[in-house]
Amino acid sequence: MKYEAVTIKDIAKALGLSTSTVSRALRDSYEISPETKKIVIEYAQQINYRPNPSALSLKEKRSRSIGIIVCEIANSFFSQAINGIESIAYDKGYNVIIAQSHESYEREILNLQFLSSRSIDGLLISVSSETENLDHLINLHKRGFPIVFFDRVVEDLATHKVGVDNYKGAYDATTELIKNGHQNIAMVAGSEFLSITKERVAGYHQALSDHHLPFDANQIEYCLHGGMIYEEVEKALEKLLYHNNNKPTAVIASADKLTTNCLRYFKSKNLQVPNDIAMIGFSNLDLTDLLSPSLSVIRQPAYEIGQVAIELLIKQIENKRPTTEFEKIILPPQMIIRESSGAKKAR
Amino acid sequence: MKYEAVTIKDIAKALGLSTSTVSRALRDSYEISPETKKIVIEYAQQINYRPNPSALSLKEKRSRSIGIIVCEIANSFFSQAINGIESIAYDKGYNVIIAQSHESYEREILNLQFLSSRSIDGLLISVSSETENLDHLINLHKRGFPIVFFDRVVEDLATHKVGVDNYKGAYDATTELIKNGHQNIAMVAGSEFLSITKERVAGYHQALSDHHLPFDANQIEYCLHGGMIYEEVEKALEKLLYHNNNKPTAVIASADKLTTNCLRYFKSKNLQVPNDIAMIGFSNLDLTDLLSPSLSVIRQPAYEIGQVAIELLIKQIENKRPTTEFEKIILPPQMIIRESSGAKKAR
DNA sequence: TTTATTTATGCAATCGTTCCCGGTTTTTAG
DNA sequence: CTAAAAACCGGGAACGATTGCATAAATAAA
Repeated sequence: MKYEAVTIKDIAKALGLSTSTVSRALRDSYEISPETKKIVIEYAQQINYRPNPSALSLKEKRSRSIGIIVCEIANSFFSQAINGIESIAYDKGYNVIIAQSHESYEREILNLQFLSSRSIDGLLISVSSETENLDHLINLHKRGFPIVFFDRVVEDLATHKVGVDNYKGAYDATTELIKNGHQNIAMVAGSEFLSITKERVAGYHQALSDHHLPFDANQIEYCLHGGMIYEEVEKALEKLLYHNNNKPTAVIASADKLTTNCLRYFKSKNLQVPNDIAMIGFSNLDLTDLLSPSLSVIRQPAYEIGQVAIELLIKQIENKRPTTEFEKIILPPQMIIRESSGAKKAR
Repeated sequence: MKYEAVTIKDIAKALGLSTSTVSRALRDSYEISPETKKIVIEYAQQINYRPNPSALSLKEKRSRSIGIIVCEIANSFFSQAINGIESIAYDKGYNVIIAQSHESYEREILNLQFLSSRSIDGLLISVSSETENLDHLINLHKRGFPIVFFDRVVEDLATHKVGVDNYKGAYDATTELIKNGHQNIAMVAGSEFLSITKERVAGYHQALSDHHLPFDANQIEYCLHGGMIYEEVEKALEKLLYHNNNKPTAVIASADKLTTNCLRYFKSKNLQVPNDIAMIGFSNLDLTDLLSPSLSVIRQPAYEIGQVAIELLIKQIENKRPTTEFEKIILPPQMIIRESSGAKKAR
């Protein structure tokens, strides 16, 4: 059970030196003679010495670990983003501690407490879809704690933000459906609290308007849990398709889980895509090409978003002076047209 | 930038007490009077005191964090397993540090070094598909470091192991295909190094034999990277379908990524499932029902596997005496029959 | 030869927390 | 009324590593 690690003292004792000498030798200090260094370094290697990170953290007041809070790691977008984060973090000697909010505001706060009590050096967060009140984040931020938002950014906090051009994604999707002859396009949107939802709705709105189509608020249904719960999506689609004066012929699903649950609903109702109902969804799943019909999607550069976000965070953490200028980086989404959007010549 | 946390000293100074008294009051020691306790606890709450985990780790020689190494978190099985791990770990006050091997032996070793240098209290690992040599794990294990294997367990190490009945999963899948009239069933298997591959092959083998069908080694193709690389799967299927005396009419894919890449290949070759080729795959994707044809799968209880594994690990960590008796827990897989396996009456 | 300078090393404080060991005061027992 | 026992609290060492300061030895300059 006891797993005794070797310490700098052990080396010192074994070599008849003081701990300070050993420490300095290992850090390659100019104060130590080359011979001593060589002896120390070789011995340390031999017995596989690793500095105790807790001791270092205590001394340096930094833990070289950062926290990530996302709603679900079992979500393609987030698992890809985390991949991006990890790729950079590990290179720079940071480890990541991941927590999931499961789209719950309460759990987000719990996670935040847990992480901040674990002495992390910074936080990467994509807020839960229930998150409206930001006090928990504002508190940390005010005390100078480095926070970077990614994907689901919040506007009223001056920090680094990394996301995708949601407006353009929705605009492109809507335009594509219009080009394919659809006049009544509905949107199954995520939580109203999220800025990404607002932006996507705005892009959808603008595309309609640019093509002289009327905007009907009844054509939008918001899902507070972002599609996590099937029944929520079911209810939204029921309302759009069967309790609506002008029944849509196409649907835009504005998030990963919404997209799959829309498909699930259509399948259960025996609705043929794209003939009965066309659709484009925001999705980062890597098997949307295997669905039949294959799914037209708006894909986000998740991996890159993660990379950019962690780079900004580490930059801020390692900055000597407090950061005053914050960046907001918007990456372009990618539209992949396949069969579900009902283009004339389907591949 | 500087994020100054409040310490026990601050409380002591503010209240005119010694640090020992404050510490004891917070830990509810019998040596402290109820009044003093009340004052200290209330003040601590008020200024939101949290013990410094690095200091605690240093003192207690434990960090209350555990490491997880998996090949990919963007794999449904593993993200679900991690969910299960997290659910228990956070409850018990542990945090998890996740690392990905991306099916590379080299990266697995790197991750292990990284994690073990971060003073984790224990390790949960599902080895990479390239891992044949186990020295890196044996070394840790010999020094009494708690390790629990899940899913991809290795036999020659006496530790706790949690997995699924792979033999039964493959046996059931093969039997189902045989019952549907298939006589030539091929298997696209994962890495030969992995015990789970061996077990799945054995189950397949036994099912054939129990139904008096010949076993042909040419009907099995191994994929070292476990389906991570499409070309590998493509090559395997080419060989099975076009360079084979008896062309199979059905295929069993023995891992998540293999399953999706098989489908991708069939689609590219315009092969109809299940008419041209039937299939059952091991998969934990939650949208296999949406594929057309809907996919028959062997599903593993990933969440439960994660939960059981972390419970065993924490038990071992918190055990006063060295653990000598190790458990091997095998959970049952679930077979979900849908259209792709070509049952007579498809739903 | 003496003094100044460089070189190489050790001592001890520090980070935040716990806990052993004392020490005082109050209470209880005899 | 004294002795013993609680009850309550503080001092200080320890955990592992870093680092400013002191110090010793060796070298260089005068």
